[in-house]
Amino acid sequence: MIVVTSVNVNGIRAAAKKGFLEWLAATEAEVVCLQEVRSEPEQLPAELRDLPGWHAVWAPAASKGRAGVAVLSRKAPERTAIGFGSAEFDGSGRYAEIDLPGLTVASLYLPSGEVGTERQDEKERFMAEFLVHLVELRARAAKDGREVVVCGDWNIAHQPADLKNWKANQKNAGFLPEERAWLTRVLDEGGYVDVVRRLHPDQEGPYSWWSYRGRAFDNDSGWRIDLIIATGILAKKCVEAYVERSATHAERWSDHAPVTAVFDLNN
Amino acid sequence: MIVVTSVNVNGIRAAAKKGFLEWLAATEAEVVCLQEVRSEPEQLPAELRDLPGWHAVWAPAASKGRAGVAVLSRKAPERTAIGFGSAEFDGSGRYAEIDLPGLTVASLYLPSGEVGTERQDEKERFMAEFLVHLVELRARAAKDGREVVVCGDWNIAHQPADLKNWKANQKNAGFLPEERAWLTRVLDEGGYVDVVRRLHPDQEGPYSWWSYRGRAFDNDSGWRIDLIIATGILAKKCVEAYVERSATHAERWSDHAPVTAVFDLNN
DNA sequence: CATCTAAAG
DNA sequence: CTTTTGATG
Repeated sequence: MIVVTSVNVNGIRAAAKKGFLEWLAATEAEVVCLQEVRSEPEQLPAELRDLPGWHAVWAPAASKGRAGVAVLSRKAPERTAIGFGSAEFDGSGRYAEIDLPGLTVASLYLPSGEVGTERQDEKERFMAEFLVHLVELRARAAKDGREVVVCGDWNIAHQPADLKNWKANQKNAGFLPEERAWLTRVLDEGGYVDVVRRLHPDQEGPYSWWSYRGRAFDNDSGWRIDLIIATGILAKKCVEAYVERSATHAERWSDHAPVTAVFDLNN
Repeated sequence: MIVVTSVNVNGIRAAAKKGFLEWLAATEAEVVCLQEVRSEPEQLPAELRDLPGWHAVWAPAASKGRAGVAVLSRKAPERTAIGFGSAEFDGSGRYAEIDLPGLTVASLYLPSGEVGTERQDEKERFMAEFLVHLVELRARAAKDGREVVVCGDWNIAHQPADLKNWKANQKNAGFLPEERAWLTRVLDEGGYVDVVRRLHPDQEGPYSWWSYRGRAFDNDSGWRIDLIIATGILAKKCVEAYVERSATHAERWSDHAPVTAVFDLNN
């Protein structure tokens, strides 16, 4: 049994003051992938820099206070890597991966984009390069007899069921036709399975992000943009997959909720 | 009897959330001069934009979030003015004045400066221009048979008794020999009296600003840089002059405390 | 609406 | 240490 969780913390220093550490202490996950850490490791307070019981790989962004991902694991990784071999993006705090025995786990923070701006071009460049990486990653893993799980904030909702107000968002970054088509290619050409959707094929959501504006959280007017995808054999072993909306309910320590997949390796 | 108060609020929107409005409701001042308002009038929440019982003249800075002075008066002014006729500084949110019957009251926020930087040059240019204004202001007032009081954050401590640690600060902005000499000229050539010092000639302080850093406030390690100066006849009518350290003690809503002068016009 | 940053104080 | 901003989300 291996439990993997992904959560965009929207600033780990702010999140730690509001309940992230209590959530982490209570989780049963074996691996936790973080996005939007928004801190250099050196800027972290002691209780975050040295998380008792966890090994951490931090991938901060070159520009301070931006992006930043991490992978926390209870066991020491066999290998860690920052970036995916991209000249443009390896220093941008958007990708890190670790190898555990027979398994690669990656944390991804895809650029959020904004239609009509350079930020959308950047998102599309990232998408193009990253799809190549996903294909290669699976091929290498297959050769080595390992499985792969890629967790993160993809900043794209795949299907109408993945956001509350899909009709109004067809021209907005995060639900553009070309972004949705790209996610389809990630699954089909990449050979990965969206494990939450696989186990909950007919459900609206479950959403994992709600804007801080207005009453989005209270109305559950959210988006399912935090995805855990896994290679086929591993995906079939996924026995549970859910969004922990309640984790950020009592005191909201992020605008995203943790997404968790439970794999039964004896399955 | 007329009571005039000067206080640097260090951001009126933040101060209002922490007790400034309660202080204002309780004050017996007839005129309140504010510095470091740090807000355009349009950005002010309703309870600040329309202060019941007060007339206000707001002089915001051209660059948002910087400087900004105001003069609040219980009676409608006969005349209001922003700036002192300076091409460089009239738009910088550092000076406003109002006329009440027989009396001009001004709110000043002198640049703080920083040795070895352009900000110190700016402070010195301001000082040069402003001294001319003070001399002219008194001359005009004398001709019209009116008195003058100029309140504000001068960002200069005049004498060793005006700051806790004067020896260590002789090379720092705010206690440079040339700044101190300029304040002497303001009083001597300008023909004004520092009313707090006049009534408390032998006291250390009373300080009106304490850095937020360290334990400056608790140790009363402060500076007396918020001065009320008045023309001679009026200054002689000043029967009380004090710093309201306690106003920012319970919940500290600024790093400065209000300075008040009470004038007995029948004196 | 919230997290960061930078400059300013 | 605190308040602003401006960028980002």
